[in-house]
Amino acid sequence: MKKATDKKILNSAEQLFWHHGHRASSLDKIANDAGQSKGAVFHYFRNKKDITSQVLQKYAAEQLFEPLDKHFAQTPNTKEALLSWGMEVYQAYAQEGYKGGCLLGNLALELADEDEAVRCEMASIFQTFENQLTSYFKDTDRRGEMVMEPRQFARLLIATLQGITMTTKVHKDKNRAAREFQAFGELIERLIKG
Amino acid sequence: MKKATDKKILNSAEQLFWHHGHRASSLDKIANDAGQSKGAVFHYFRNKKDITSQVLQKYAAEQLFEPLDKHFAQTPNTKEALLSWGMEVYQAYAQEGYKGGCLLGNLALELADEDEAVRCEMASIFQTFENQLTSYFKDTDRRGEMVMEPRQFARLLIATLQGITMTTKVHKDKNRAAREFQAFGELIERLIKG
DNA sequence: ATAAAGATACCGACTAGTCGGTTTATGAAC
DNA sequence: GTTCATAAACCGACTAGTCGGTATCTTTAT
Repeated sequence: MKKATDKKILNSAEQLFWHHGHRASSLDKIANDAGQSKGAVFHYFRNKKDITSQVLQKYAAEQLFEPLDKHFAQTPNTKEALLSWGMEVYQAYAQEGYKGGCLLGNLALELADEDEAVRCEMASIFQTFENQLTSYFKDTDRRGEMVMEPRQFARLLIATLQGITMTTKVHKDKNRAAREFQAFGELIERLIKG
Repeated sequence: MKKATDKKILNSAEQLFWHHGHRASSLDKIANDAGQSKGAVFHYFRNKKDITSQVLQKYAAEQLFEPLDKHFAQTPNTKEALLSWGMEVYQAYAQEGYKGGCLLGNLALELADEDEAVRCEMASIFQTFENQLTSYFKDTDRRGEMVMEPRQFARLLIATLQGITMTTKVHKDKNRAAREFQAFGELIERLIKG
């Protein structure tokens, strides 16, 4: 299978940003990892920011928006969809040995205070994800099954999942990780009725 | 007031790590910021890791353990203590313009996968904080006022607060920040009875 | 069909500057 | 005169980004 050079570079950048951070991932490393030269990198991208932006969009679509939609497409039950989504996140993370975590969260803490353009882009991704989640709660809310206001609950879920991803990354302990994600499940159980 | 050179270096390192991250804070910048030379830095510290470790311990004591203890010393009411603690975190963060966030959280995502020794140190700080929080819930639990198991609730609070700190740092929006911390308060209200 | 012309893809050496860390020099205290 | 505290010069490795050049496609003219 032949892969376009720019896609290869983007994939390498995504993996390196994800697992070693933005600053630690030099363009030399990205080029090398993609089996390309630095010249090729600058042929396809204006600069490192350009790569960062495209990686962010790619990650958001593939790792955040699509998986969430998938789980809500599989069942009309909100609670069930959230729990199976959380379970998938947990299992994927465990398989990686609790390394990497969430690329968006990592870049958020690393770059939000350093680059205003990237900050805006990340804010927009978080906002879109929150809207997506909130929209899934509308029907549930109409049936009177939401304990909290839909948008506030969506924010709480996003924040909590990011926080659990962080603490799990630090502890790298299987039993502990299971308990943390169990707490996430409990949160859902207690804040959605039925 | 005369300040010891090593304290000055440590303070500069803490501020730079906090607001620009570990990798972005070079030893030259730290020395410069402290009004000292690089020679002085290596006179008082073995290397950058040594500084990192000491900054971490200093931050944990001053910014995490002590403030929490303070709020629980002021009132015997668990819910009240948690809410006033959350309010202080929120106000301090707002005053900083939602910059920096939590030094421990920032370094956690930046270094947990890169340096095993630092990872262990951070894990231990998170663990101590969790134990501290859990211990405050013991009486509350004995009175049957806890909806969740104390330790699980402590983990949820830590994760959620870290997550809110992250999203707030990205959005840098006053109204949004107020709503996010309001959700944190709602979480406490709903998971502690009385 | 073929050759010239032009665009696209790619390479790797190079620049100016930064990194963590070392070494050497200096000045003061005792 | 020796020891501690600080400064400053320095090292090799690494950084983002530039640039001159080449190899390979695509288009056009004949």
